[in-house]
Amino acid sequence: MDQARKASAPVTRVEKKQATRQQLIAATIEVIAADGFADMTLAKVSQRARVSRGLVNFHFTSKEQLLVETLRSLTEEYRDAWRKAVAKPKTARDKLLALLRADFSPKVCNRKKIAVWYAFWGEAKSRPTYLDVCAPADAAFADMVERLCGEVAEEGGYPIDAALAARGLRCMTDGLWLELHMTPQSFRRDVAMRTCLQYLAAIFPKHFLGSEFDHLTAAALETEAEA
Amino acid sequence: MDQARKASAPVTRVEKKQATRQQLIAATIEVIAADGFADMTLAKVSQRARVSRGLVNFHFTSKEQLLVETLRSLTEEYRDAWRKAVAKPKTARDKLLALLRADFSPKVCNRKKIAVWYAFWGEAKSRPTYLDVCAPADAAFADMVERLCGEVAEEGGYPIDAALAARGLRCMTDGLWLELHMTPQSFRRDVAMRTCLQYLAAIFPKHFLGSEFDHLTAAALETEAEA
Amino acid sequence: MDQARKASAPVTRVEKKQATRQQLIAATIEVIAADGFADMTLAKVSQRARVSRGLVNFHFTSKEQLLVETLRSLTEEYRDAWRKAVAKPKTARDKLLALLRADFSPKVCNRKKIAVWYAFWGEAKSRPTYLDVCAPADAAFADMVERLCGEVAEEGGYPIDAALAARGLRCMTDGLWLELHMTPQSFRRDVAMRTCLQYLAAIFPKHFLGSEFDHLTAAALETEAEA
Amino acid sequence: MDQARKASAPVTRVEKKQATRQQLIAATIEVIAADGFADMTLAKVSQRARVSRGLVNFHFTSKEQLLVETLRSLTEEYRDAWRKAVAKPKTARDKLLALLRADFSPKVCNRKKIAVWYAFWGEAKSRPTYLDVCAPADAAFADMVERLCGEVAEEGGYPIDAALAARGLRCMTDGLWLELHMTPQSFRRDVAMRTCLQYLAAIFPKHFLGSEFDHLTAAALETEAEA
DNA sequence: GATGAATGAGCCTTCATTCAT
DNA sequence: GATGAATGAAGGCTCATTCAT
Repeated sequence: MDQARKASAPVTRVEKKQATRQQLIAATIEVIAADGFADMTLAKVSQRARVSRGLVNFHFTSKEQLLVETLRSLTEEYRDAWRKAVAKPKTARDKLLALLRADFSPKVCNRKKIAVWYAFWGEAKSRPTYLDVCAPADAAFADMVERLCGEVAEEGGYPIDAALAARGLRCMTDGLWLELHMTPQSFRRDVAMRTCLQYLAAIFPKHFLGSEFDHLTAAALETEAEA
Repeated sequence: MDQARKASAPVTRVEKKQATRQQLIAATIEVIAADGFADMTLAKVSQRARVSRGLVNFHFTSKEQLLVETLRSLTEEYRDAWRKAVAKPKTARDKLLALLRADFSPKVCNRKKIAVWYAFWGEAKSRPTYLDVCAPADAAFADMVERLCGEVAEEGGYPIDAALAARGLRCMTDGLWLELHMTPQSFRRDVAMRTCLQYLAAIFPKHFLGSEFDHLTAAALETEAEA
Repeated sequence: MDQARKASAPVTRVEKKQATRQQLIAATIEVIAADGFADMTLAKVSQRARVSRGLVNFHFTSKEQLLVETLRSLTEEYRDAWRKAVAKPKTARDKLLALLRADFSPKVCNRKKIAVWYAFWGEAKSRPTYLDVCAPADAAFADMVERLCGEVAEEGGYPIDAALAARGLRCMTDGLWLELHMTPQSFRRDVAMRTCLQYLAAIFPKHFLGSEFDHLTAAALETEAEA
Repeated sequence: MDQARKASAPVTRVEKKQATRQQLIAATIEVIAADGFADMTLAKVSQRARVSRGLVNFHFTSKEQLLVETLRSLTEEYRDAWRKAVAKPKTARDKLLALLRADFSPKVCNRKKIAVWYAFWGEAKSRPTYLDVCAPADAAFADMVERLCGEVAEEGGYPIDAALAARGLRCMTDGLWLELHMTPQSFRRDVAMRTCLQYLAAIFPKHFLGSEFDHLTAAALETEAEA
């Protein structure tokens, strides 16, 4: 019973405090997605989180800190998603496919979150702290992609620079996210997947040729999570 | 004499006005690149442009309008660059190469300008006006890339979806820009080019295989324009 | 046993309550001395007193009330000090000397307490309540000084306005406190004493001439109480 | 005519700007005198100066800076007053008298200004900047008093420590100011003067005995300047 | 046409106070 | 009796915009 209680709603004070923090971070994401980085105010955040104004400073000390924590939360969610995705499959090929599927899954790849990612990236140059937060995770992701590409390249004996191939893949997915951000009406999850698969099929034909539709079944099972 | 005058310094009132406008737009770009979109203020812009505070409102009516004009200027510069690049070569293959070279040329692809592009993209979702400004140019660019890919595909009889190939290429370049933005220390113009060429070589082998180094001579001729 | 208990640590609820009150008042004095009146916050006070935030309001109802009680505590301490000092000696002359000695004794005349006195005096005009708290004690002190000066004047047959002499003495000590407050590096307890004694020697030569060093032995016995 | 204009009201922009600054400093003094240091807000200052809220930050950058400038203004006014007073008389005795007269003249010694002085002194310990502003002027004043006392002592061959005598005089005037601050109803300019003269007459009898009423004529000519 | 002092709305932040636990 | 999360009012400050000079 205790466990059931814990699973449902916070009871202890510590849990409640943590819940409020999460609530504020979620509200921050929504406000940035809706109004943009420059127009995000603590008043809007606290209003959307249904708490008083001063509470943000109580929990996060400053607006800047709230933003850092929000970015950290986003970063961790993304990292957890691809780590989890990559854990299940056995082969490098399947791991790559799972990685792509995770990258375009509605949980991380939806208009709201992509908008927030681009909002942070837009401010990244002038705020080194933001880079410090996501750089390690980005590097880990790049490593993973490169390693998997390397394994596939070795398996198939492809005469290719794995690092270059990996970089191409990563940049392609980032660019596809930008497309979702800028022209959402022309974005389709399956098209994004096929764009990447077409690239993989071209460089790793023995592994990925004909796999353009592998993902469809899995993707169909996922539900759209956008607000 | 008129030409000499024009070339040296603006004398006419209209010319002076235009010069001040350009000065302000340039200052805006620099401020956004240095301080970020959220921290860009008219005070900083006017100070950097060495003009009085009230002049910005005089020329652009409002801050928002200045930003729109800045984005328009950026968009036009980019459009002019790729149009000019694509005009010279004869074949679709060479046009594609020229397009890529233009995309990574120091004039449009340098830290400052990329920072401004991402700053605008970061705010794009919440400010439809920005989209209105750059959407047509983006669409024209996408059309061009797709047409060129289509021509190459037809020439070579490649069994490939030209739209998909074009989308992949565009997204890859966007992603490479993001890499320059986020991890400039690991960005190299030639590597960016090779990343794209590797992709083209994979999907259009007869046209691009072995062309990985075509660009080097041309690129070497260009000088770095970053501040 | 009761006495032993009282001497060691508070056990009764009433005692505990009183102890906490004193703790909070002491913390208030320290915070005002360290950060100034304007920057004194209940958060700092409760933190320094090692109690929870809400406890201050519980004990003193409001911040204003805590300040009033602090001033009252300070006032009573000062009044007790000079009353005690004046009780021992027999003659008016010796009482005056004892009064001065008490005034410059480390217990009441140290940087921290002087800082708090001046902090309260700085706010006195705009907060009549503060005046209400210390005015009676100040008046009693002035009365005492005047009475003693009067006695000395009568004894010596000095042709002097005792009220004026007393006022001069009181003001001189206040001014010496200000010197400790503003230029502590140039303040010395013995110099302060000698400054006053020089004044007394000038107006009451028969009583105080040559007494400039009377205080030294006594003063040497006292230990510095500053933190 | 130009001169007349300048004397009456500001015309040029620079003059107007300076006038606004002075207006704000004057308003600051009034607010501190009325509400105390802790309750002084920029809103009250701007309201009393009949200007908009943001103007204070425009002219003084920050509240702290406004306070520093106010203290500086007060300090300079006081210094100018005693310098001017000390300039006219020929003898050291008359200079000392003039100094005292200046110290208690309504222009510098009135409830409002004294309240502000004590407000600053109350915060002095915790804000070293305040000390930096007035320390040099205070030292100069102390020097002057000591020099004059020294001259008088030498002239009269008084067997006295001039530094001690000067310190006593300075502290006495400071204490008399405190009396005006705390118990204004019992303060009278002439009594303050007589208190000091009595001290001087006691230590420098040949110079000051009988001079207790020298000041009355002059003082009577001055008008009360309090608001 | 250009300047910059002045305006005022809106933001982040602090902090005394309350109250459920 | 004690805790500390939560509240909300108020303050300092920034900044786009206006307008007299």
